[in-house]
Amino acid sequence: MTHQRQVLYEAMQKMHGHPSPEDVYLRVRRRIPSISLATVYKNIHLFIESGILREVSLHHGSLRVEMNAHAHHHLICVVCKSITDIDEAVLPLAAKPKHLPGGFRAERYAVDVLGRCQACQKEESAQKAS
Amino acid sequence: MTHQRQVLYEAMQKMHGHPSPEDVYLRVRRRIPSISLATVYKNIHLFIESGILREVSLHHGSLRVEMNAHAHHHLICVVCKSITDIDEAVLPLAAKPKHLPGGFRAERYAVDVLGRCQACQKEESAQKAS
DNA sequence: TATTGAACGATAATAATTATTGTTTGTCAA
DNA sequence: TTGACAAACAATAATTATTATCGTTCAATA
Ligand SMILES: [Mn+2]
Ligand SMILES: [Mn+2]
Ligand SMILES: [Zn+2]
Ligand SMILES: [Zn+2]
Repeated sequence: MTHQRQVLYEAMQKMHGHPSPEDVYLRVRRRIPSISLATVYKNIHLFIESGILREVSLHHGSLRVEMNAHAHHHLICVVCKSITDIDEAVLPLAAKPKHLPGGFRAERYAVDVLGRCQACQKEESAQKAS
Repeated sequence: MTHQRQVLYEAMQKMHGHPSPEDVYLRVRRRIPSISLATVYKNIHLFIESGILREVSLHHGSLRVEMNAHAHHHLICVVCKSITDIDEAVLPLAAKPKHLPGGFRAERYAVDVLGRCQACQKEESAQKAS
């Protein structure tokens, strides 16, 4: 736990919502003006990997187009980032209100199941054995 | 409907899963070797805006860190891309199975409600009136 | 047939992120 | 104490994904 890491953590604890690395950088520079953006990225990743923080959505690097027209949800592997379709009937929502708090009007409900695909589970148990 | 747009559309109809613009580019080059990647991007956006296709995830822009430790879901405005937290209790899932088809092991369930925030609804109704 | 505007291809520019490199700093053992 | 060592750092180059610019093509139409 270095000084930069400590100050980064404390600064982030005071932030709300869903800040970007740039947001965090701008804020922590008030405490450590010499800090590098690369250090911010490295430590955010470290916090995420260690489970202290989580990212809002697993972004797959590039835009992905949905080619499955049926109503479905997604199984997303947090290790290999693979995206698998799963029928909507398997994961029913208790309700799908059209009107939500704050005047938000719902048009579509998407469920992401985050976890580990079979291949990555096997990979990990094989590594643990060695 | 230009030739490139037509061929792009037909090529994409034959694709499955969640292709990236690069995937689409590589495939459509077999039909039109001179096509530009920029044309692929422009037409994919056109298809998405017109509602013919949809993108898998709206927030693939930059990494966002989740600072709300409570169990909650998200309201995502498709117009301004704002992300608002909503308590998990408001959107209960009928079940959260740990084991899913294909040997996938679920660790967390995230519900994204896609729609329009109040501000963007007002913006749009004001535009329609003018 | 001449005009013209949308779309195109090439490519420059931008934004987000990651990799590289040389330097600093704390830890530990001679 | 001092010197070796490794982790982390700042600076910055490089990479990746995407968008903007610009000169050109081409089909519809005046
Ligand atoms: Mn899908
Ligand atoms: Mn949130
Ligand atoms: Zn996996
Ligand atoms: Zn909005």
